[in-house]
Amino acid sequence: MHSRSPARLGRPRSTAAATAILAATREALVEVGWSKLTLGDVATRAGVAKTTLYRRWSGKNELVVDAVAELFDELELPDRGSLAADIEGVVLQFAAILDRPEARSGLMAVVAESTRDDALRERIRESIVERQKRLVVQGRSRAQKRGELPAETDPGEAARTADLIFDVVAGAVVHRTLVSAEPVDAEWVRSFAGLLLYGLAGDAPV
Amino acid sequence: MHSRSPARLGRPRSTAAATAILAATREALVEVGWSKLTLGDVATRAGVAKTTLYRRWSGKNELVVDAVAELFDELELPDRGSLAADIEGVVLQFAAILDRPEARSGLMAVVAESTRDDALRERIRESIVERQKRLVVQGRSRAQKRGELPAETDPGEAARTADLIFDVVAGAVVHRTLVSAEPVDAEWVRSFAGLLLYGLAGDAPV
Amino acid sequence: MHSRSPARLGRPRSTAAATAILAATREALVEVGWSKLTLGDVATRAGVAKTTLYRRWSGKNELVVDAVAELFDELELPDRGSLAADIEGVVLQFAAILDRPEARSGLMAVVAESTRDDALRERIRESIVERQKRLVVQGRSRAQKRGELPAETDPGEAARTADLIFDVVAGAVVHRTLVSAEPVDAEWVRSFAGLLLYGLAGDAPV
Amino acid sequence: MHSRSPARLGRPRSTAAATAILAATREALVEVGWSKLTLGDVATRAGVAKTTLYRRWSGKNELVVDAVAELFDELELPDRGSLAADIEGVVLQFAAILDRPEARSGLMAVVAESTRDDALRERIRESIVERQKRLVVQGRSRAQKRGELPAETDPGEAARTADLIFDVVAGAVVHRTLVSAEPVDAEWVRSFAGLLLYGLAGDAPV
DNA sequence: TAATAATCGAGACGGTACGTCCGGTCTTAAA
DNA sequence: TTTAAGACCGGACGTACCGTCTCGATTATTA
Repeated sequence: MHSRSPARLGRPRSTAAATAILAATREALVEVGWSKLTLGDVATRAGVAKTTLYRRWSGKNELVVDAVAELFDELELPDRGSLAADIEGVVLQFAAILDRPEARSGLMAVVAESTRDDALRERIRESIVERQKRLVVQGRSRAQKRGELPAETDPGEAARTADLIFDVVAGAVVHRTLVSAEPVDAEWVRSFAGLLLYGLAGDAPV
Repeated sequence: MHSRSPARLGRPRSTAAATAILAATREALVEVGWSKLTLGDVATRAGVAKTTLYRRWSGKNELVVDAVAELFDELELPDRGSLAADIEGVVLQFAAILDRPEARSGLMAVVAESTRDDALRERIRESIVERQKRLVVQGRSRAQKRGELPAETDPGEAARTADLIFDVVAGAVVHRTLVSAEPVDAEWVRSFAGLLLYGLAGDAPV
Repeated sequence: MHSRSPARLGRPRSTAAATAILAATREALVEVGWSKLTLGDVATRAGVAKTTLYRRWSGKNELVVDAVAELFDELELPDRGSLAADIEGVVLQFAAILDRPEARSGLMAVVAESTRDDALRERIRESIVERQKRLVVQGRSRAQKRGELPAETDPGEAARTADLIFDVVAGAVVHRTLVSAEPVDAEWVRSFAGLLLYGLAGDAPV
Repeated sequence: MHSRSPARLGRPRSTAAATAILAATREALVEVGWSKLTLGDVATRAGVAKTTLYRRWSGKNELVVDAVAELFDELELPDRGSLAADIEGVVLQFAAILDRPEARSGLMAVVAESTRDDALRERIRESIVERQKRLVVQGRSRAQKRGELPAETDPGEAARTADLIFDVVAGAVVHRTLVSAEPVDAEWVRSFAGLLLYGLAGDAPV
């Protein structure tokens, strides 16, 4: 019982091509931005024919999602000793990625496109959103072990809260960076972590 | 002898044209979305020549910003008796606007474009961001009068906090709607308001 | 009652463009031949956008027919005093045109294409064939006035004979030039005129 | 132990492949014509890989010449008793071949191509022109035996005359069929044979 | 009331990119 | 070494929009 393909015919696809294309895509995003990025130019930069590119990706959006998704796989959550410090750490990492022009330019564009393209939205969710939601789960369980947060009782409620936190954190950082166009610096991060932990009405510790 | 408007010569611009163009733009956003919207099509829908359109807007982005900005002027902050209720009210209004396809499709697209176009970013900030930030200020002062929030001492600090709150609220709603692609319903809004008021570590009242 | 168009709207088509395009087509036929002629290259040579070219011609074949047809309008039938001399004269003129690379390369190609395209065949017939058949009619009437040929009685028969002569003359010259690839020189022309006048079995005068 | 063909190594070429490819070429000529004929399609029709095709023919033109040349080998010159009848017979046969779409479409196209490709012209001459010129020689010698034509004295002159007749006959039929696009029927053939034998000025027998 | 001047709809213009198709070559595994 | 399969690079296709321009026709103000 072979699970894999039964001795595929013909010349196999070049793995180098895919790598070169994604790298060329990011390079082009940096230099010309999303709206002026053309697949012909990407192919040229990658030293590849347009045909080769279209054989693997159906269009600009799909290509950019894959090119950008790789950037977010760098995110990690090293244990910094407290929930506040962990939040600050991951927010700064996230902001650093959003500071790179290949991410700024591409990310919002594909999100915009996804509002009219269900397959694209699903691709974004799989490639980017769900993959990074792990950080929330990991941070919470670590805080629970430290006794900073109470243990979950209802697993459904736990999932909903994780989603909420993810939307708040990611949304705030994206909005600050791209819409308000203000820097996510240490000071802002500290304020944000305080708000997230203790709320508007809460008593933030000195 | 008029001091203002140096008595322009020639046939004056048709005011009906501008109105028709903006309406046609929103109509096209609904039907075909941002990326397939063409200025030629908008002109045709508005019953106007392309020349007329270009005489008033320099391109697609500027046109869409103006067409979308009008949507957000509907937002209001009726007094619902408590800070929590006020937050829930405005978030639901905001979510309702983001549910309209002309806003979904256009808003993120121009934000994406603005990452490489300072003039466009400034236009977005003026037309949309700053104009809605009034809601935060208004809500906070109302909560202070009610005694739900302490009075501000440092005005700089007050402004920074208002910006933070705006990014958190707007970012979370946008992210939930467009990226996570989940509904902003009454339940989510209640959870979000709770988080915003009392934080992760805080004790939300029953 | 105006017979012409009722005040046409919009910018009128540039007459210079059509001229430049046809000239560029002939230039390209000379340099690269029919099969390597591309409409993009023709447009570039003519200093014209591809759109402009496609607005006037539906494709390569139609364009080449028009470009080549103009060459044949040079043909004339000066009175050389006898039927034999008139035939020799026009055959030499025809051969001279077929010697030009823009004609060689293009003419047979569009004829080949016309075997599968009725509209194209009709266009060739109108633009080239029928327009040159006048030479046969003119030459015959002149020979009749000279008494070299008997007057026609049946007009239908006259037309059929004119067609026959045209096919024989044009066909022989084209075949000699393009298929046999031999020169149509004075000697061959004299032999051909002799054959045409007196036949295989006839007694050509010394 | 073969003396010739230095014992080629490896798998021998499939003889069936060449036959299938030529047949597939004619089939494709019938269905899509010369200009839309693609070598990939021919290979598929022949159940053969493109590599196999390119190993035997250098391109489309060479392939089509070979595929079309076979059609003309059917031509014969049965003795019909008189020169006029022999001419009429062979002209009708030739016209029948030119009526087949695989010949119409392909023949003129390769002739057109040959105006810029000497090797191709030579290939056409060898494969088609010279091979059919035998019919002229055969017909003339038969007519001389019958006493319809005088015997040749100068062999050079004889060859030149044979070439002339071939160009006139083939040219007229091709022009009538493909350019004038009129049928080569019995009536036309009789008129043509009359013209060829007795000329314009000659006295055709009743 | 006439001249002036900027607007209007219409549509052609030079460009750029699209996504597809085909030509001809190369790289596999199998025969 | 040939075969079928199919990926590869390159280049042209015909189309769609871009943003500009040139028309004749309107519609105001100013003289």
